[in-house]
Amino acid sequence: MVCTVTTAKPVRVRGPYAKSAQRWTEILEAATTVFATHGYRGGSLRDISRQLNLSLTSIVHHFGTKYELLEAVLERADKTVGTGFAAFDFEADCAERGVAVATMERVRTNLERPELLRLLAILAAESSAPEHPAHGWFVNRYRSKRAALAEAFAFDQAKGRIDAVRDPELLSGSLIATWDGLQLQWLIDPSTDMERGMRAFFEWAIPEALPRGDEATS
Amino acid sequence: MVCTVTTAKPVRVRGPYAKSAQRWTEILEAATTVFATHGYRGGSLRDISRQLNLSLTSIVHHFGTKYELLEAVLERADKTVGTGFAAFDFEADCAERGVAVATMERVRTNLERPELLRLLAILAAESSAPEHPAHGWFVNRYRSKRAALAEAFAFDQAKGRIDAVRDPELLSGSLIATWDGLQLQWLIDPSTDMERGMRAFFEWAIPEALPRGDEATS
DNA sequence: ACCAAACCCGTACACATGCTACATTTTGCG
DNA sequence: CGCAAAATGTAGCATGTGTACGGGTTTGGT
Repeated sequence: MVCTVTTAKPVRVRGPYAKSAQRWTEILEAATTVFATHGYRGGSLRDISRQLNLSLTSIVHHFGTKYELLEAVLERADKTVGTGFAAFDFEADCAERGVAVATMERVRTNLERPELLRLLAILAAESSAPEHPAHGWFVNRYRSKRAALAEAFAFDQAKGRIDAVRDPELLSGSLIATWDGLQLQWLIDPSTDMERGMRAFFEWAIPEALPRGDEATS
Repeated sequence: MVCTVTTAKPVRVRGPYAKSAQRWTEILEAATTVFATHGYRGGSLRDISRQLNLSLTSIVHHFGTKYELLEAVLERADKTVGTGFAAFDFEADCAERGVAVATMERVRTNLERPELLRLLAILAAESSAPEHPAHGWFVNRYRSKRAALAEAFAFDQAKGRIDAVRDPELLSGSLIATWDGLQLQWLIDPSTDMERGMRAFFEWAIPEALPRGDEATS
């Protein structure tokens, strides 16, 4: 009897195994591609398990339910890809080099991860219906990311990188909007020139923010 | 014997009944809201039939298959709502009053049809995966709408409404992008101010296009 | 080495799906 | 009116779904 008085059960709770972490990310990766190609409702746990030569029950053992899997996938995608569709975590970058150049770089690197972008795009749209399981998640995400970007713009203003006249809130919402919109066009038709579109946004909205104006666009 | 020689069967093909047209649109309407809340793969024919106190088989009688239903729904939504998410049919309006004011008006009126917008948003994202049944449909849609908008911008230039220096193609893609993006934010969180965002786009990208500059935005 | 927990699997259940016969009623032209 | 086509309905099929349960195997702390 270890616990002498309390009624708490002497549950010897053990942590996960060593290789569990790897399985965890394996499942997350597979789930990401499945949800990204079939959507949340369209993608099945069995699809994911088949893609891993794994049992269905294993993946529900790690993540108790389908929705919890989705949440984990979203969290991970949001962190690793941090881009349009409400995902910004590059505040350090913004502070150092300014929102404009940080954004342009992020746009460029994200061109190599279409699956994650597609996932966020599909789920953002799917979850816009209030009954969708992930509705609250995306509401919070967009709110916080918009606020974070606005703060970054304000910081740019404080550093004198962009004109103090501009409205950081308006800039934030507009930047996210064109980012998301261009990304959608690019996902549908990869011949879309995302970089050009994003550069145009900055040239139009914050011409003083870009390092050198190759303003041969318009 | 009406047909004397040909081997054609004397099939007395009759047209649809009188009330069939109404049923047709009833089904389309229900299907629209169902697909708009659950997506294409998530929405079921039975959901639609239940919502109409109708039999499942009736709706497959009118539209042979689920995908054909979707196509009809998309076509109808595209025509009636004509807006972001690649739907422009207001070329007359554009020619008469210019792209900017026509767009702003369309943005305003579309605020009252969230279901159709949500439908187009969800399906545009869903269909970005090449295997999606509606992929081709959306590729064509975006292509043609972007071209149409670019033409409208070029017409505005010819009429002297906007500066000839601007690139109609770039403007077209960017306008659609911010339109789609803002609409997504608005669908997720209705407190988003779409009108302000759209006005900002024109003030930044084509300041000479708006009738009077209430440029108190930034 | 022991043993309980973590892991993994097979099976099964209750339900939902798109679609297909087949039967029945309703409609509208001849 | 009559009759065939349209419209609607009932039942069912084959498949797929998320989740629950029980029984194995592996792991790692004691």
